[in-house]
Amino acid sequence: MRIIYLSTPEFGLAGLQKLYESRHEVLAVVTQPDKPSGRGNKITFSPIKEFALKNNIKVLQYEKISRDGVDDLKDLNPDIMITAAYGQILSQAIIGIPKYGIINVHASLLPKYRGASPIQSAIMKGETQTGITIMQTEAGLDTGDILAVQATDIAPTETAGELGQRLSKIGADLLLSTLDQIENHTIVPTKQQHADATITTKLTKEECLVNFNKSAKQIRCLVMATNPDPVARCIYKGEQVKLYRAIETDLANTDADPGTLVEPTSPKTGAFVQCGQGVLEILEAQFPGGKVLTGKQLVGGRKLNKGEGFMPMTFPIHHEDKDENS
RNA sequence: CGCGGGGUAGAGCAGUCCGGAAGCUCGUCGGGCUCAUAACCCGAAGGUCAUAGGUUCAAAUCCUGUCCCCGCAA
Repeated sequence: MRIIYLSTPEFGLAGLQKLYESRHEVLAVVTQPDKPSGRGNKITFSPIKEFALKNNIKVLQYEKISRDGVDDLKDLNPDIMITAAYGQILSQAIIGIPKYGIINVHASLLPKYRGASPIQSAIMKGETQTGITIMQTEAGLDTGDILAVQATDIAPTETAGELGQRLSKIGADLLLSTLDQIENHTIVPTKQQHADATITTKLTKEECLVNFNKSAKQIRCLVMATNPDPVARCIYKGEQVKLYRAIETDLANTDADPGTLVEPTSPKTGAFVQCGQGVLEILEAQFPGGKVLTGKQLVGGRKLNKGEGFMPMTFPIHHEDKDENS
């Protein structure tokens, strides 16, 4: 089939790659406009654009695709358009262009977790299962009929980044088989149970602030869900610490305040933090300017001490007030 | 030229402001103790202090250039 592929982040890359290597013809990719980003505010291309440039695929970028892209896309005369985390809402004018309409690769078991952050939100909520849904795009947000579903388990030790990579591959395979079915007209669309729908939005920095009054499991879910971006944060001795990986332990609660480092914290064992309920082991964390360190390296190198505490972080960062009891 | 931190033994850090014999927590290797260990004791190896140049009697430390890493903001 003649395909236009709309995607921006890493998540869509596996699908593009599969399509490119398949019998299908990728007429063009559409990706979000280049923006200055990162250190030095240099212009960076999306992973999708990088791949397209390397493989001589036509690249289209629109500030607003529904306003600026209609004519271009029509001229390309696609059989079908595919979206995978493109980042813009498509109008009916766009949806009507290809013969088979538009299908969307979404990283959740719809109708749950519609919207911008299906992967992160599923982990944050402590789900043990998620998956890929391929659906027919219609005007609403992830509301179209379901064409194919593939579920997968979420391990407690899996970050959003890792899960995203797995889902990306699952999505790519499911996409190819779905295209076959569409061509053969053997696809059977099913309506979504709209009553069960939940909507996710992009995670905000505020949501990433660790509140140690919560349970160890809740904090683990937050940490894993926000890795690699935007990353859970807290404060240790006035410095921001980013928590990349953590896991709840079966250690008994202590009477230490939530956030306090407790037994058996040491350079040989790692970092253990009392939470509102349960004890959390910090597996990976990072101080400003430094690399991501393991719990043991943190305790040994950064001299974290038992009895000292991680503080919940407030926004914006301010210097912690010392306790003046006098 | 968006703002800022950093590159010191295999790992993580201190030392840099106020130049003057290379240190800490681990790891590794060897020996001892223990039923056992996230335990403890003894000993050892391992560093051109990112790189090039400059100042100085003397530079990890001060000055200049280069390379690499990271945090913040968007």
